[in-house]
Amino acid sequence: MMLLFSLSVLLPRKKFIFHYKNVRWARGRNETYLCFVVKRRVGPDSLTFDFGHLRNRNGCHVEMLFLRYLGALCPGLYSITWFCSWSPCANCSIRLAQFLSQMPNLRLRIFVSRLYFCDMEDSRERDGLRMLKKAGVQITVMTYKDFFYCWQTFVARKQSNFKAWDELHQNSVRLARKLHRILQPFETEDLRDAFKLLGL
DNA sequence: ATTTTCAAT
Repeated sequence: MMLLFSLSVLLPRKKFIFHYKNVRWARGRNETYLCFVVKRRVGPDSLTFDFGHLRNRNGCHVEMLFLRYLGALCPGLYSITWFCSWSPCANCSIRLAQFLSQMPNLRLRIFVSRLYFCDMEDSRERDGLRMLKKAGVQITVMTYKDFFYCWQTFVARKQSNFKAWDELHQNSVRLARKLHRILQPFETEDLRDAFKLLGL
């Protein structure tokens, strides 16, 4: 299992750009990519233990594939950082939160390029993200420096430098604000209750 | 102005 991931080749440039582009209308992104770095705490310092990328397959969301990999790690303290083209769906968030509650030796940071089905106020995906935050996961929208880092680390770039697409920054800021609003402790239910109390 | 989404055909 471990070997499989270590052998994963670098992402082709076009693939990375297409799937990680943080455009508002992500037409045709019917796949999700997950680039990861796993660091292992050894004494006072942490060493890179593994890195690579994954894609959803056979109807299995990429987060669940990665969970299978994490379950096979040898005992120890790990910091995991992943960069996903979509944020997790509601079910994956639930499964992830459950998994992490049983694995206190794991620290997870999730960077996302785009937010998956988060437009509706009452979407289950929004609940899922809040659940992850509660479970101690740090969720962040990718910025230029994150795309740059991914390009350097996971892409077969052949000396080429990362070139930002139009509106990378604006899109990132917009999505970060949206995520921030989603992760606010106040849920719509609370607000509705508050309005009801006020007779509105 | 409107557009999409870990496909389904």
